[in-house]
Amino acid sequence: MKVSKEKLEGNRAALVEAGMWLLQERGFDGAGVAEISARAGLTQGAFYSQFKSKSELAAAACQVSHVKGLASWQARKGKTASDASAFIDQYFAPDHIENVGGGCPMAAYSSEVRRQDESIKEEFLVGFQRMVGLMEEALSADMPRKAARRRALACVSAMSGSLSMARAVAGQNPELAKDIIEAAKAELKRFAANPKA
Amino acid sequence: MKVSKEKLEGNRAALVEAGMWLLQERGFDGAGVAEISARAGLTQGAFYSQFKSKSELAAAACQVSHVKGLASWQARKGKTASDASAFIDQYFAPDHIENVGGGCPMAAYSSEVRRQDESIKEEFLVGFQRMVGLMEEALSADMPRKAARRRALACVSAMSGSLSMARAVAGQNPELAKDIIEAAKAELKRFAANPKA
DNA sequence: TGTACATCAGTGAACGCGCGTTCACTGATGTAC
DNA sequence: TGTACATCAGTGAACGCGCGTTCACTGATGTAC
Repeated sequence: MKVSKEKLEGNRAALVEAGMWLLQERGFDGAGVAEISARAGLTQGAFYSQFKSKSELAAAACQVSHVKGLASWQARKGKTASDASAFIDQYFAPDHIENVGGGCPMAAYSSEVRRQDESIKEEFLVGFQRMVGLMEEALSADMPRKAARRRALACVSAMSGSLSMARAVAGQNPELAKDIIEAAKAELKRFAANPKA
Repeated sequence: MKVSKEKLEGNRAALVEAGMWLLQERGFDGAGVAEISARAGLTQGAFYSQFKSKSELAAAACQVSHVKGLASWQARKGKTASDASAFIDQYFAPDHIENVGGGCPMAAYSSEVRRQDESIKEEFLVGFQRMVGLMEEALSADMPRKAARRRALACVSAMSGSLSMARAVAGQNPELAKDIIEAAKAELKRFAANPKA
């Protein structure tokens, strides 16, 4: 049956939220339309009255995930000094290894996004560039623009990659996963803070 | 029909080789048993007389991929000085962005291996640890053992992560992909060579 | 304000498709005599 | 060495299953009068 406009938007948001969580947790192929819809309290039919396809939802979910992740950093930036070290600390928050569904989409999708629809890759790219931009901004206090950009590209890739790798080995060797995160955090902070390096 | 023992082993190797390439290129879910078998010049039935399941092949393929990748470095090590900088250069070879099927399994599987069978995760882990070991060895000339291990963990994760990220954006923005690789290569080499950093 | 009705978000069953896996069968291999 | 036959790698069709997507239908919404 038809529902009110507010309910409609609420349902859409619930689908995007459920999709974000399940797709990041189980992968693009691992989470189905039925499961995503059920998690949002709806049926598959409702899903397709909101989105043309699963890919369309995935693109929306990828965007929302990026926005959510960066919003928490932007909020902090207003209050205190926004240095690269704080950015790195926030990224390597203690629960970020386990919290795949609610965490960084770059780390969740790193090896799979290549094979997805254009719209999904586009959202992924935009999110990556925003994050690089923020890191570049944080680094530009200590070095020239060009050096800051290069270092930002390397740092953001390294952050996402370290998190992916930690998660990849966490099932077999949780201690190693922690070591990876600690190593990446310490080494990246040291490197980011050192303009001469 | 029954085939000779040499043919049997050749067929098995062909299946592993085809599986390695297709699974890395298309993902664990994206490459099917039929396609892998066909690439090896066989049928699905032959596949299952060689492997108990698709996962068993995937584990074998992951192992072979790691061994192949590290063998080329081990070969070089015998001849010239094996420093971290050369290791990084070799990893970021010009064709490594495009050559997903024949490239590093860590970068190919980074975000998907979490969800695979134990045997696959085990092979992935062993390969990662071998690569960290080689990097640690290369770095240990310039710094204490503990520092070398920490830096090796961070560097190997960063290398794999940068390659993943470059591939992730290559479809939308090939120039950015190159920038990521160049940034990672330059920054990691600088960092690896600097014990004071 | 009250009423009649067109709209359309949501339901839930059904569809086709491709997947991993199974299985009855084939025929070259390689062993036992 | 030659022959009879048990073995078993490989064939290719079939199986069940879960997926993304479609569709006829429902009934609350919100508009037109």
